[in-house]
Amino acid sequence: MDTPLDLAFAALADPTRRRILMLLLEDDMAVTDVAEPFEMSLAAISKHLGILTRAGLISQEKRGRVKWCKLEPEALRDASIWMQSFGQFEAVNLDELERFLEHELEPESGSKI
Amino acid sequence: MDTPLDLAFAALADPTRRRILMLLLEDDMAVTDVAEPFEMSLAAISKHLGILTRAGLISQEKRGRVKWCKLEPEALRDASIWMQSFGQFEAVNLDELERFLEHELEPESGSKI
DNA sequence: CGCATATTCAACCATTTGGTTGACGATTGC
DNA sequence: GCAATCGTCAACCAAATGGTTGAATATGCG
Repeated sequence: MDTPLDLAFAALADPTRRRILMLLLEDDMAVTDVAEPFEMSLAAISKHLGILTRAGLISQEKRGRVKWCKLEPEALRDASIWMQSFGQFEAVNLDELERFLEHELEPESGSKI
Repeated sequence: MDTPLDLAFAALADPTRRRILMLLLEDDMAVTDVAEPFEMSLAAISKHLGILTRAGLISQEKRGRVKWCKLEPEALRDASIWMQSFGQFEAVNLDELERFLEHELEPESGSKI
């Protein structure tokens, strides 16, 4: 049986899923819209969303025929705490964070993200 | 090709590897000693250590016939920053952290850790 | 009603993962 | 020198992962 920590880290290990989370940072989205920027089938994205949902990182709510995906950042709590247990990370430097995220959001060089 | 972030999160996704990191929090250790608390072969642990090493989470240095394993917490930096990008985590509450780690270190209930 | 849209399901496939065992190469100590 | 110790390698295996396609299930719209 997988613990929440297992599920969260495993979910975060895939670059496609991290990109999905970045998209959802902006706004809630329908599955089809989440899939649009990716070069893979809708079914594949649907699976990724399932994995993110089981990990608790997002929630999905069906309204009418569209299923809305919503970021659930609280699920990162335990994972974040676990990582902080390795201590010596000073409080996040916001400039550094900004640079990091810009790099992370760069337009597809390879499938780097 | 896997990014550092891919490697770090994937490495953290396995409970055995997280337990290994917890062990190394205490002190540097030889491979055999790392393996001792686990119910799996030395070869399996050796592979896990290889994965942690490629992820940069530990380093290994051979001195004589023993190979010492050392935690490299800096490698968690990017992963930590990435997670912080989801924002609203207040600074870590130390009491909460302590409770969390105690739970995490609990003597093997299942293979929960 | 009947068609288009939104999403998942099921079957399939190739690759990776996490484990095993047994043989092997280095190093140490008697 | 020789035996024991430390660790990895290689081959193998079962199960999980990440993708595909095509059919199926809602739901909305004219």
